[in-house]
Amino acid sequence: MGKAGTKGVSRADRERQIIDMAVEEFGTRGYAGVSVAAVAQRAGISKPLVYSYFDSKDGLYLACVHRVGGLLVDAVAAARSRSGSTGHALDTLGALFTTVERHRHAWSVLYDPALPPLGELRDAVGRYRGRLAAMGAAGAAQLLGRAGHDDPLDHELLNDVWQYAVTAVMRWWSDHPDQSAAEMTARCARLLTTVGAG
Amino acid sequence: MGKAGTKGVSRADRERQIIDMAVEEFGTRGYAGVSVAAVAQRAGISKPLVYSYFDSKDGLYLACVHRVGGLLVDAVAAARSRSGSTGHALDTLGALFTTVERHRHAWSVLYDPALPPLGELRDAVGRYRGRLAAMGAAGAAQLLGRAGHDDPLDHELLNDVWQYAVTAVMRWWSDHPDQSAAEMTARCARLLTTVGAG
DNA sequence: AACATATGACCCGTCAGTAATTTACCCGTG
DNA sequence: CACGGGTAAATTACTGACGGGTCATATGTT
Repeated sequence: MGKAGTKGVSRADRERQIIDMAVEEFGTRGYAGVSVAAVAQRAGISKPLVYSYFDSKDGLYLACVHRVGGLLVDAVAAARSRSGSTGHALDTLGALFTTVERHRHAWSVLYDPALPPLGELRDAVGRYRGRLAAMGAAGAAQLLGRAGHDDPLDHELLNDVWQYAVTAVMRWWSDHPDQSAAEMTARCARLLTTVGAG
Repeated sequence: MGKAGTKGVSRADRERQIIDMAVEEFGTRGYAGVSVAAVAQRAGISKPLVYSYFDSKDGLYLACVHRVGGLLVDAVAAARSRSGSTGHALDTLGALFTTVERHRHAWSVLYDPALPPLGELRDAVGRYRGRLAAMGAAGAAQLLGRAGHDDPLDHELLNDVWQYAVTAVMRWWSDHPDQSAAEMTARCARLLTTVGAG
């Protein structure tokens, strides 16, 4: 069994398939907890093939980052342009839920706290996070501005908290696969109004 | 250099010293990112000594968990008993800030998302998180109850979000060492009222 | 002497990454 | 229509480094 040779799958298809598996693995076990061999096994192929397509573990993670980063940035941008400059946090969340319903680990890949602290990988992740943060920051600035607070560190912190809160929601969703995107949006709507009333 | 034999440090003192270093390492690099040798080097001793005192990497982490877990649980419990049953989230945060001002990585040790998923270590962490969550849950239940929401999943999710938000604040604080506990409390007061007004 | 404190050197499993090789498809030529 | 070579797809088997964990040994205190 397991003879060598082509299985009739084109490189592009294999790459997509590998990235799909890798996103799931990285999203659940984190960068450090995943071995390239495990990804390969899950994709039904061998480790060297992964290396021949992605060069390195970082290269593979980088491909995952670009996949999910593009997805998430586009989703948030679309939500913001849809709901105009008065965009509420809930619109952003709803857009995220619907776009990642079939890739629930996407967010965790981009917000893995245990990435290697230096290198191209971290830079790419930082860029995507930055773009998401910049869009979220608009909302935060509105909020703080209305309340008369203009300390830039307050903005920084509020942004961090927002991104971690989204991470929490996404992880909770991963642990509750029965929940649909619409249910999640409704749930978050309840929570937001509740917190706002406190 | 580096001769063997006692250096005049009692076992209890060494254990405390090792745990202090380990908490910092684990808190910043995460469980998977830390090698026992690195902790030993940072404490100025050798790896086998760590093993002779803590048996295993998990044993070492476990000791850290008990150290910071006790600290945090006591702090939150004290804050809650001080401010009565109407305890606001801000009181809890303030208590956390003052008690961990000298151990800012404490929270991250207890909330490392990349712990090995099974075993005694995870159980212990789970117990401390559970106790903290139970105390935070009282506040969440109040909030949701007032708003007429009683879906138990809403409670679950709100709790998760709260704990992640605290994690975000603690990590931000680690990255801004100049901030005092009092400043952090004031900052969070501003943010809480701002969000409440949105 | 006996015991706790401490160490350098080692073992072994795991994992990132590589080399050599094998199989299948495609396509031009006779 | 064979057929044969070039190339892409895939494998097995390996290496080297790193990290958890152990052993034998050495030193200071009582």
